[in-house]
Amino acid sequence: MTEEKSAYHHGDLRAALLGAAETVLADTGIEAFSLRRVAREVGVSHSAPAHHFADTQGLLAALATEGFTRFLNAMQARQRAAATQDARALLTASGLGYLDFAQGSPALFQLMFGSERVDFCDPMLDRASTAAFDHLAQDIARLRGVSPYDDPAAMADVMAAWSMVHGFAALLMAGRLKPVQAMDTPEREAFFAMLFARVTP
Amino acid sequence: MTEEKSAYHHGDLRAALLGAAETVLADTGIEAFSLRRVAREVGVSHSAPAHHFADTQGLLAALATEGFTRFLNAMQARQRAAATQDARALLTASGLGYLDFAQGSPALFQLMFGSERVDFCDPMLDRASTAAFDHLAQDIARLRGVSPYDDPAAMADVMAAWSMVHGFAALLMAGRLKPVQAMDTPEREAFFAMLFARVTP
DNA sequence: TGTACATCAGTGAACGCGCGTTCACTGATGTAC
DNA sequence: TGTACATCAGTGAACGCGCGTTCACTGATGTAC
Repeated sequence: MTEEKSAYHHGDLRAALLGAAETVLADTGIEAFSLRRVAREVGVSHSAPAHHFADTQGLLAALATEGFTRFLNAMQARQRAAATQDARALLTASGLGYLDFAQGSPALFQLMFGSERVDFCDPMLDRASTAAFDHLAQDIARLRGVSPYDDPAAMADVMAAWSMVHGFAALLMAGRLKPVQAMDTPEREAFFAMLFARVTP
Repeated sequence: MTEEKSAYHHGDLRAALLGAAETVLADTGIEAFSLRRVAREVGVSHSAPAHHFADTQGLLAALATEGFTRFLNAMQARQRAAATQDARALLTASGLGYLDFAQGSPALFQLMFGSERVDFCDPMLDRASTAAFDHLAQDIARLRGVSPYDDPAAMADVMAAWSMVHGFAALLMAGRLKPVQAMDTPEREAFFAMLFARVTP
């Protein structure tokens, strides 16, 4: 802990910018997102970010990359908490983790899945988002006893499960699933688990 | 057809602005969307739109409203084309219409479901989006023989179906369902119908 | 039928704003000797 | 251990741009008489 940093050199501006970017995203929406805004949030001159990110796209790609990592973590955390080896229960846990992330970081979720501003050609981002997809594929592999990459029916299961949880999360975030919004957390989770289970009979 | 309009008065600027707004949205994305840009597209001074829309939000709300109407039309058109009374086939047709719309008007779809810039408090917009939701609810009512507004299980069916088709459409549009994108149209539709049927057993 | 007047629809100049980008700079840090 | 120098990280002024908003205007249309 070298708290006593010089005032001039920030120390870890890159991380600070990423953190502030998330705050700005959450507070003002992606429409108002700008490099200058993020620099102001950190309390640094507006040209400082250039040393860490080429432009707004670069920052957003890095933020989305971090988002996918945390997204994957959210699914894994639920699975750990479930403390089970049951393939079905593990798949459900992933779905609940998916929702945890969407509800916990709605701005990031929107960025990762709904924004035209992020460049998915970025290799880091591609890797992170693929890893998240692979996690769901593994859940299905465990359930079906065959890898989705080898078996079209299992791949169909992956896409069905993904579509369901993603649609549920997206509509919930968009405020278009009013009956669900009225539920408390345990009820909502049970409700989702019921719907989610239908999809992989 | 009074083609010989005066050069000064446009004739139907409101409609022209809505049309141009869709073009701008499709061409440059919602990030670059501005009232000035739309006015330029129409070939009119940048202050002209003020006579028809209070601001960008107003234009976007009107555009999203039109979007929901066309969205509903797309579902109904598929049902008409199916030429059947079978409740299950009609539900599937709605799902395919949902996809038709998303694929045919991706920018509008994104605006309607993914943008923070549209104000869902607008009463016209609320009415149009509710009508689209009600359409799906009616499909389920036909299938279950009971209105989802009276029966929680039927309402669960509505939300399951909606989540599935929306997630599928959204992921497809975001380019994240690569195996599906590789399919030709009939194959893709059969694939979707198969997934969609799982959700309302 | 003609005229006067009100209203409506669109114009274009002006404003202030935040943005991204550039650039010469300066302060801090690391390294060679 | 000290000094000189290169490199890195952040500054702040300047630029041109497109934006939304305002405002006095003008051209076209509709209506009253």
